[in-house]
Amino acid sequence: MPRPAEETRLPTMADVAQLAGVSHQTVSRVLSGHPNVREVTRAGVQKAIDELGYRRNSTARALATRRTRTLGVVAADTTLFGPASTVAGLAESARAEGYMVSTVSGRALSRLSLTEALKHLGEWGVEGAVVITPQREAAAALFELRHPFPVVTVEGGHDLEIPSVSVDQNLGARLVTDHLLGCGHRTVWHVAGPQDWLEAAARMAGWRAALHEAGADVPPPLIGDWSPLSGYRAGQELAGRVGRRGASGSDLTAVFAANDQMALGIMRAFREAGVRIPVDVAIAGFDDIPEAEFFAPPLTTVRQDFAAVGRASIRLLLDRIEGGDRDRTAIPHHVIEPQLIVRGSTTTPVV
Amino acid sequence: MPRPAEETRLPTMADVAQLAGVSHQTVSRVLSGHPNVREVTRAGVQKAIDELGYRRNSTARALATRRTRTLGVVAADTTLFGPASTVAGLAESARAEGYMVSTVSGRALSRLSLTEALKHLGEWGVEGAVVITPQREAAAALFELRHPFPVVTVEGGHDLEIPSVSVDQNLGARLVTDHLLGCGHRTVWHVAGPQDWLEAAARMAGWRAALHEAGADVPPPLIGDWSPLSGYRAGQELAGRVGRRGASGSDLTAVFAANDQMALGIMRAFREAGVRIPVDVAIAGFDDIPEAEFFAPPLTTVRQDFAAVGRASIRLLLDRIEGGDRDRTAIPHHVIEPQLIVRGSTTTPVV
DNA sequence: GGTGTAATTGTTAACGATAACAAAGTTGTC
DNA sequence: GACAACTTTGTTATCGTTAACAATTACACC
Repeated sequence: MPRPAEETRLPTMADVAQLAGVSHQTVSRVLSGHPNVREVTRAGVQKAIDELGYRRNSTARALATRRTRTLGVVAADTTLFGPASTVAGLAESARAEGYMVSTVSGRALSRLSLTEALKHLGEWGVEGAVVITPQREAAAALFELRHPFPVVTVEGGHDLEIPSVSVDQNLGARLVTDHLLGCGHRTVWHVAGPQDWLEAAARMAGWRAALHEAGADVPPPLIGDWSPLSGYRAGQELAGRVGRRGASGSDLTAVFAANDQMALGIMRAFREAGVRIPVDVAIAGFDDIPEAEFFAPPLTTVRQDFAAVGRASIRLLLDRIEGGDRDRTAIPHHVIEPQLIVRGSTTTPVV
Repeated sequence: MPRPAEETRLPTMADVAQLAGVSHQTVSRVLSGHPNVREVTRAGVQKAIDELGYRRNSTARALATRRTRTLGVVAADTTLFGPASTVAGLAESARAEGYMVSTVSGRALSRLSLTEALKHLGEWGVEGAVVITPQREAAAALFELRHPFPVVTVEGGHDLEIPSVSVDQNLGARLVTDHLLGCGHRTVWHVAGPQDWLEAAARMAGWRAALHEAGADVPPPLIGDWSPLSGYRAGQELAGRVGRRGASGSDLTAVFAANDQMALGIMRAFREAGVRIPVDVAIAGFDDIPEAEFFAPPLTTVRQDFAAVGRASIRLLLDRIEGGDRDRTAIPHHVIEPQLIVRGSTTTPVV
């Protein structure tokens, strides 16, 4: 019996007005909850609305109010857990505030594709956009680009004059490093992410700072590209050093990988090389992907509250859009604290 | 120097017309590539457009044409790899066709939330929607719901009268099961997904059929909920049967998990129980998440081409929206073939 | 009962584009 | 050179809503 797509034109406000015997403006007032409408009138209009199954046309509404109530989101690699979670948080918050969101995603965010994305959003009349710019270059490009709507950056750092929301990556790295040092390791090796990523740089900085503060040696960091494969390669290299005295005189007994996927790759390399985790080497990651708890062994990592990132971003953006006479001289930067999750990959199992 | 959000009103078509000394209609014609415009005129208009930095207002356009060029996507669990990949494919295809997409996602798709989501999309004036309805109930609800726009379902099965796109889950399960049987296993155990999911049911059916055709015993399937934890629990149960004769007389030497995450959980349980993979038991999963290649050992699994699913869905939807006088009596069902990926979890390593 | 104020409703004009039709201007043909 | 047919351009109406303002009605108070 269900027949979608009825061919008949949808009822308009004028239809409702006619049926209810009032002017269309009165219908509009009822719909927008205007206080000065008699209860009788309101009820009559409501009845007509229900009867016709009337729905406000948001396009006409947008044209008249000059408000599209649409926000844009620009992101890359949305199939990965981190970006996907952030985008989900963003979309949910926006919807709760009565906004529609349009997401533009692509492989990576070059200056060109960012320009392209913002142009696309502009053409669709978004009132503002959240741009996830984890790469330094993307953040810089965003700052230089002109756009006719306010923008908030996520993971774009707080040294630019753009409102931003980010997780304290530096702190996360310190938590991990301190945890490992606290377990008795003399130092901690690091497999970093690509250094043009702000998150990767911040994690490395946090790791380095924690080692310095503890007076520990700082082994040369290895650089990966976030993928399990790059972690695997780094792991093969590291495996060769296990049990031997390094040139710098430091043992390799603990590794901090800049994300969980690389940690997984490292674990595979170690496994193949006969290096036991955590007996020979302790390993920690970053992100707390859902699988991390079930790695072999379960992975110590850092959890980021992506939903909170989403909420904060939308809040900041709406402040810019809706907050009229607010003081705009201060550029807000919202920082969210991550949380250390300790699991078996860094703690000796009780046998 | 970059100052976003200029307060001056954006230029309108009338502004361009005035500057170029033509009527706004001529500007419209130039913009939409109408053939009957003199080259001189077109150039003049173009110059005025560039000079003012004019951009067509899509809201006004939508009101006049009654076409919003917006598509909706309804999905659940968009932080998981599968849904995230599908949504990404969807969005990319839609954008390539000049449509904007608005995604509505939530935890799970109950009948109520589906109604809610479609209502939301309807209010925003989408011209059509792709609904990912992996649960039987959701698919059925979608079929019964009334909506003023065409809808395509993804993973919603092809037995309803809704255009659909789905991966051949049954075939995927057969490929895995046949592969395991081909490796010499007398039978294959199955840890299934929740049976109200069509994909879970189809995978189980494929597994069962492959066993039947090979004349193998069909051990009682265990039911999980897709999570690594549920796989872990099932794995603990299965681990107890390894090496012993089951009641049905069949050995437990091979397990097919309905997704990679549960396979991961099973692997952890086996590891803890001292069951070696693949020496004692072979394990295979489904989905080919990016991490699967780096599990311990690398996981044999089935890869689904989510990008293809996205492309096919958008194509089907646009056929419904744009294809005017086409024959609408046939409900199209597009099926995409999955691909078996063999890795170390099912093949004895060459030592 | 007149008057001022507030509450309620209606009328008309935007919003910024496209659609439909009308009016010029060109070209070709005999 | 007249007429038809086709190009090219302009005018006006329209999409469905909200904004601004006008008009009416109700009520309180002197």
